[in-house]
Amino acid sequence: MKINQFNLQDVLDSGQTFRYERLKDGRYLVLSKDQYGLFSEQKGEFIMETENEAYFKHFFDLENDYTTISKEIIKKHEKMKEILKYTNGIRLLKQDTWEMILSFILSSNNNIPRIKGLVKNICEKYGQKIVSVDQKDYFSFPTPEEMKKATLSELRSLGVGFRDQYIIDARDKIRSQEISIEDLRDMGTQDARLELMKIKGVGKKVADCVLLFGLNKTDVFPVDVWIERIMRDWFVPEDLKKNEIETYAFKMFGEQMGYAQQYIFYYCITKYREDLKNRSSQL
DNA sequence: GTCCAGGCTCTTT
DNA sequence: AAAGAGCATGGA
Repeated sequence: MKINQFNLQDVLDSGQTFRYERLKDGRYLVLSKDQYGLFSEQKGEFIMETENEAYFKHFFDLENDYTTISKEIIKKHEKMKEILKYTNGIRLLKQDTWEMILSFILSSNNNIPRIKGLVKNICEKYGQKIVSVDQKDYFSFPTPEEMKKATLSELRSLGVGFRDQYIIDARDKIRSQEISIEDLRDMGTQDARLELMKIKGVGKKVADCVLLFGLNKTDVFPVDVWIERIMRDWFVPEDLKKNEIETYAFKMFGEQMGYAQQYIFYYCITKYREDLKNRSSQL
């Protein structure tokens, strides 16, 4: 199918999803929850090979019109024109709430390649085998129920470090229905945020990522180290307090600030990755 | 060896 | 309310 403003590799590399792999033939294996598919782009066509096309249409947010969204965002600030040149093809992925809670607990004080590795370890340990590609097995993201026997030391052995207790707490609060994922969907952004922050290891930033990528709430603006730096450099007064950046962003971008944030974030890490490549090629 | 990563918690002013 | 130390782990 033909899709405007969509770039598979950019979306996948944009730091909101962690379970994908580029295969030798150039296709991408993407897993979400207990679903999977093979995806590729050829001559501007997006090719989906999956038993659950509806799921991944939703996952990739294909029904949404990004030409309008990006056009509106570009109007809000001069710098966004430059940023969109590099990030035009990304989207806000609509992912599983529980998977986002755990993935972003793992994200704290961590980097993207390592988050991917940890998520994979957890899936291999507690998930179900759902497909085999190129002689390699791939697993579902485990439900809280499937993780009921997980222990602190077991999680440690998977490399999660100090986040072990956070994972246990998240599992327990979901499993006991102390926090109901179904209820989160119906709540307003702020209520859902406070609810998520009851989980140990979930502060504002992690909660906002769950809201954005796992609950389809776009009126959030997660501020991590990358966003904080570029915001001070380009968008806000340099001495603005960190917790004021979101307010400032809301004044700039309004309810769409979640999209803007993701564009800005991907621009940052794209530039960073280019720097690394240039540096290594100079040796 | 040092610094850093899609931060958070706990303690101290 | 605000600021700082400490935190597991692995890559640069």
